[in-house]
Amino acid sequence: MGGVRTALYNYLYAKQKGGDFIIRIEDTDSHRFVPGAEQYIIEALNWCGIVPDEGVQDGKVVETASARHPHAPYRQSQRRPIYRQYAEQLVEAGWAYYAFDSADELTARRADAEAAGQTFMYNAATRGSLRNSLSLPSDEVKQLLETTTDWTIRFKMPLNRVVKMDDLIRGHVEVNTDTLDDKVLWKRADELPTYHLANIVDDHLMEITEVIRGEEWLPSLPLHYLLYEAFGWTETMPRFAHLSLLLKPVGNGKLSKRDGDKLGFPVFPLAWKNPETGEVSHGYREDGYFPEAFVNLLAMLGWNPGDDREMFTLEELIKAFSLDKVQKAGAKFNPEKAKWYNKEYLRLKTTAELTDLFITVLDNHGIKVVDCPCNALTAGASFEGFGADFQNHIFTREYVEAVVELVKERATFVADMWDIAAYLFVSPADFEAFGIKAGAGLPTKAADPNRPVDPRAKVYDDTLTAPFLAKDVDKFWKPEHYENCFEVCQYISGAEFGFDDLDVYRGAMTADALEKALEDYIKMREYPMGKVMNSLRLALTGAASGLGIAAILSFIGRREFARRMGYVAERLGRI
RNA sequence: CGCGCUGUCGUCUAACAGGUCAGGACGUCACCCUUUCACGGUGAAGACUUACGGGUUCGAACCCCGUCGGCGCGACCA
Repeated sequence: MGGVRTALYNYLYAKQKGGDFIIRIEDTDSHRFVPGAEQYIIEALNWCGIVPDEGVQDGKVVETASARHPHAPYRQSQRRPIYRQYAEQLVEAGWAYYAFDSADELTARRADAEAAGQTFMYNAATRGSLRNSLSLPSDEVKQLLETTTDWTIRFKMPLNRVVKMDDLIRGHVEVNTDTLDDKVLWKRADELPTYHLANIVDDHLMEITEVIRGEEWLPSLPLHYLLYEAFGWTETMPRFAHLSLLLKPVGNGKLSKRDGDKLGFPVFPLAWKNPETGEVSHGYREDGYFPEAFVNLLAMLGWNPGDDREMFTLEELIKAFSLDKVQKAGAKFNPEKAKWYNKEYLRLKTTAELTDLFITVLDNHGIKVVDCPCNALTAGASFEGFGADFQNHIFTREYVEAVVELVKERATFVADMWDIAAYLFVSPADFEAFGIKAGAGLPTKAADPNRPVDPRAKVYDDTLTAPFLAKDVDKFWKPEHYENCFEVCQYISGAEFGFDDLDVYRGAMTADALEKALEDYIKMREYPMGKVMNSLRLALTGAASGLGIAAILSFIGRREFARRMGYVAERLGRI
């Protein structure tokens, strides 16, 4: 997340100023190579809509120069030959020197210093007592350079100089060089520069004008200033901006992968599988976040437009972004707000867009969706004109759209729509969710002493509940009961029917037994099964109760009820 | 420990180089709508008055000094 935010701010800044956003892979640590990481970065940025102008083409890091990518290659491991000459140049100019100390020697020195309660620093105070081209005779240096392969080139940090720097976010900063050490610039062992050298050389060569990076680089800024000076590039030195870090939601410290695992939110843009351990980390994309929401929430973490606006598209961010509105202090990440953003973006989507996304969710649940006219016959499925073949789990797109329309207001993620409306596609396996215990029949209504007694309630209970209480449903469900089933609608229209009862009947309606019974009933009456079931299911989803019931009734021909239902629908439509 | 950055509601933040009842959003709670769940609407609490203590000033969240806290860096990592 932190990395994406940094990239985003760079992108916004570049695009606003009409500049180019360049990708360069800084893979100068041969020990830390992670297969797939480079591709991951490109894919993640691409998902966010951050498309590099230079350095990446067709999703790959560019290796050979062209008009659009004049500074190729863009992978530092492929720019090896470039760096050594610059490092040598600094040695010749007296800004750097060769160091022959082994890793073990240095660790020992550090341990000694620590034991004495001090911190070891390779600088003006110590370099004379270490093995390097400043302390050793020149012929020995020459010999060591030729015969050994683990030497380095170190920067010769000047003595007692105050480096005056300017940061686009933090303003003026001053540091005395005596607090800094002689950083390694180039490693003979793998013929590669360290970040410091490679970064300055490449930023110069690639004509970088602004460096917007994480706060952890601020302590290195004096070194970078001095490097530009040593190379004589001060005139074209880029401007720097150091971003505050993203902090963990609870407690102190910066956001880490573990926090996400513990608190249940992703810290990666895309799911990431650690190639070494096989461990998989959640990603915003896989967890159902929209890229727009992710980008928006990231942008607002440490930046504000100066007014109350909170919703921004990438285009709007480019217009509104400004470095002087970037917060100096670290920002704690709030997962709740992240969800809120997703919900807002979900509600902005059209039903057609959401349907496309929902179809993939349905597919994971074994539901097939076909894009064909409602009354078409597909693979043996008979939609009977109404878009749903419950038996074979095949539905038309039109049917899915109707469901999406019903439930989208209630969802934060696309996958939520399945949790809300699964019973519009499959019979629930677990009726307990509806307050029905397996084999125990329908529960009786909880007695509420405050609720006025409806004289019709008994009839209604007897006709609807009784058959379920009996063990043999088929035996008790007689056509006359079906008549009463529709009487339920009448109760609703009279506002005597409790919504808490609805859940129970919602479950019942999707129960196989009742479906079968209704099927018989409908056949008997020569009504198309699909249409009635479709309407019934929609009818019982809550928000659309009135509408769905009206649809059933008008279909069946009870115009009088239908009219009353239209009224109810109008009222319910406001919910 | 050294150096640097930083400090406004629980969280993200606003407050034009000093004058505001310190504003908004998320979250929380209440009420309304709805006899479900959500959505929506209205409102409240929430900053022991801007980490704390001094100073400058008629007046300080804002300027100065100090203290304390948080974070980063102190690698032949980035």
